[in-house]
Amino acid sequence: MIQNIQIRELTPRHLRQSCSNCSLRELCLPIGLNPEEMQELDAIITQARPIKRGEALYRAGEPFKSLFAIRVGFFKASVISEDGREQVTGFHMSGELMGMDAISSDFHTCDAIALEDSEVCELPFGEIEELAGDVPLLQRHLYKVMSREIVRDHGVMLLLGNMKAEERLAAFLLNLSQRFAIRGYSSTSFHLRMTREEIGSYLGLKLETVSRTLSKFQDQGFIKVQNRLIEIIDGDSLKKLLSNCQGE
Amino acid sequence: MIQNIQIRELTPRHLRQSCSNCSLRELCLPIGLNPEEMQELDAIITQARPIKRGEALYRAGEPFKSLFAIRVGFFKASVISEDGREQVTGFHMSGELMGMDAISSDFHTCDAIALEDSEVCELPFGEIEELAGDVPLLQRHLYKVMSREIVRDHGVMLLLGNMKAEERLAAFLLNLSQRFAIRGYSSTSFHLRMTREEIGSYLGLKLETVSRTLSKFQDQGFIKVQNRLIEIIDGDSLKKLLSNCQGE
DNA sequence: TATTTTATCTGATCTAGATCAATCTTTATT
DNA sequence: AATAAAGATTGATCTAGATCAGATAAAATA
Repeated sequence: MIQNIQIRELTPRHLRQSCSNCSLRELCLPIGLNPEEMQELDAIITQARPIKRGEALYRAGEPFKSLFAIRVGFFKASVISEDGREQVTGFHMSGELMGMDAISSDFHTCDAIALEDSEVCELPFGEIEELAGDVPLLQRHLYKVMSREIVRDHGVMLLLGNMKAEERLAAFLLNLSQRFAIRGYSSTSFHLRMTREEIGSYLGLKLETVSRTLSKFQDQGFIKVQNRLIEIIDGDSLKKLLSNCQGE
Repeated sequence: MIQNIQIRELTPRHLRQSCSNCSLRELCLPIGLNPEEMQELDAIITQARPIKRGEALYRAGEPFKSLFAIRVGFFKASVISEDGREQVTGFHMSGELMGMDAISSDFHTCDAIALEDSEVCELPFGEIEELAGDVPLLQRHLYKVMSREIVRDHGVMLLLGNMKAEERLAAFLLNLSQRFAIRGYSSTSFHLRMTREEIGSYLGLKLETVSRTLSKFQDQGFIKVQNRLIEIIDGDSLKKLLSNCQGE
């Protein structure tokens, strides 16, 4: 299903809910490591770092040192073209890993901006890499996470290249809904952390089109919009919009 | 520069031109391994496999076993949505690695179709992964290659989300040009392996728009088009089109 | 070589979404 | 609380690119 393409899977909650301190274990790399390996991992990870809303976790051009696991919060990632146009490449929430684009060149290639007060764990890549050499499960997990990012990106390409405004918005809302659900939040009522303009940038639309389309969905009884609060009234109709997007 | 965003770097030619048989060494992973490591790598890689034009190297849904290094030839990668719409996610040429999207789920998520008679080396991922655990340089290289794919995808998102038809075509032509140049082919005269429709799918345009825009470039004296043969007459003007794409 | 089939080009028209513009609402700041 | 700034909505208009349609041209096949 189209709306699944960009979804990141997470480990079931029961596997990570018991941990209270920041660690890879409970977040992005919750794999079957033995206690000893776990300890090595924990030793690498620095204490959770708070990022205030509006602050940058990193910016394009900065030297790459670490990946970041989002402990709590919400980020946007975006590339800025030389002429100043912003393309939001993704929205990221708790349990997700950011910064993988920087591995290739040792410099960050996008900005990561907190859209709400957040906390991240810093994972020094050199050390993670070294440990991964000794811990096959960790190594494999890193490959999987990167691969998942590639798959997600392909889903966005499909969206940008083939879908029309309503389909894009429907896919976007359903994707957010699912990701909130996975994290134990309501899938039918949630707060958008980003502006209409940022949604538009992500979806390849202008903010006016985003606004109009949300209003239209509301008029059709699919959702209820109160500024940034979204209530999904009729998710099936949204899903139908997606499967209806016949190209033939 | 926008047109560089999707470019894959390759190792300088002198590092790989001496090898005649198919190997990672000369292709996608030309890193400073010692002779012993080299041998282990070679042992893993199966003999070059020919893929005829039009044939699939793999298809979405097939179980994942190996990555593929393109030895010679040209491929398109595409995802097909349930309703049958194709989105070309990339064109790949010699020296590039395909199939990384499949690591995340152990199934291929896109089709890889040869656009000319090609040859690939199969890299059984399980074995590569195992060797990577013992050979840090190989491990690091795999991370880098995957990261580069993510960066490339972000470039395509920028193109699809922000650029207009002329800019997209200019970026596309310049990107091909550079990639041919890196491989020792002419950067100013090359044969398109794909149809106008496939170009359109990649760039988020209809084939008619691709055709019209190529004609327009020809009228402006930027390029010469003879069916699939492209001659770049005035590359600077194409580049200017890209830097001119002011969004403010 | 003749004959399909497939790909490309070009023109005419249409439309989804952009752009321009004004108002309204929420949030931040004093 | 008052004011300023930022974000969101809604309407009117415009346009880049889609769609429809027909004409060529190239490539595949008989």
